Amino acid sequence: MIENIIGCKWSLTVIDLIRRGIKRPGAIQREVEGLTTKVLNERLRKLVRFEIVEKTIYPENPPRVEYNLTRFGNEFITILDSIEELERRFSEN
Amino acid sequence: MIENIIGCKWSLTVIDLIRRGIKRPGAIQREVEGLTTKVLNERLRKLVRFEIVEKTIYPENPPRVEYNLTRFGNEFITILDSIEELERRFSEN
DNA sequence: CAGTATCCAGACCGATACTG
DNA sequence: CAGTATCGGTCTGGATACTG
Repeated sequence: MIENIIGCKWSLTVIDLIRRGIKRPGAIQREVEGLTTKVLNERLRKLVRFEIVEKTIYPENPPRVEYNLTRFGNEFITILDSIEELERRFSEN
Repeated sequence: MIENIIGCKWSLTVIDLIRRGIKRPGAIQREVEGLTTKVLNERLRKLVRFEIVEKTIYPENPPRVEYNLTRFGNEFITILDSIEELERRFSEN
């Protein structure tokens, strides 16, 4: 099941951006070359469904939305860190 | 890049079986309902390429082949363990 | 037993256009 | 700004048949 998160394009990138404080869809999209709104929203919905991020809607005009890591999401990124660490070690051969 | 491992179907299952001592293609396939030889071999090739497992060929008749975790592979499964742990925690809600 | 080749359905993703 | 709908191309995986 977690492959459903890790396995699809952009997921990890999105999680990483949110963790770094880039929380609004527009901002995220501006950061990621090639990420369309459709795919971004698919990812965000999935991340919400898996309780990795949570969505907050501020009823303003224009609408403002923020995504934040949940507690579970914070545990999740420790795995991402391990993965990055491993990749580093792998590329060093 | 490691998403290429984690992200595709059956990869984690195969790694897990090898780690548990089920090292021969035939045996692996018998364990996994729905895994075809084509896909199994694709996975194994990928795992070898990423140096997670290594292949040993015993020049016998009938041919015998074994796949074993490399040192890197052993580090890799610590991540799998974390993932499983997380999934457990996730399903408990 | 180990491994490859081919064919095909479905998933995934990007482009585009559009709504609130 | 946030989000949905639709259409198509590409890539992945499953079924099957086959070779050494």
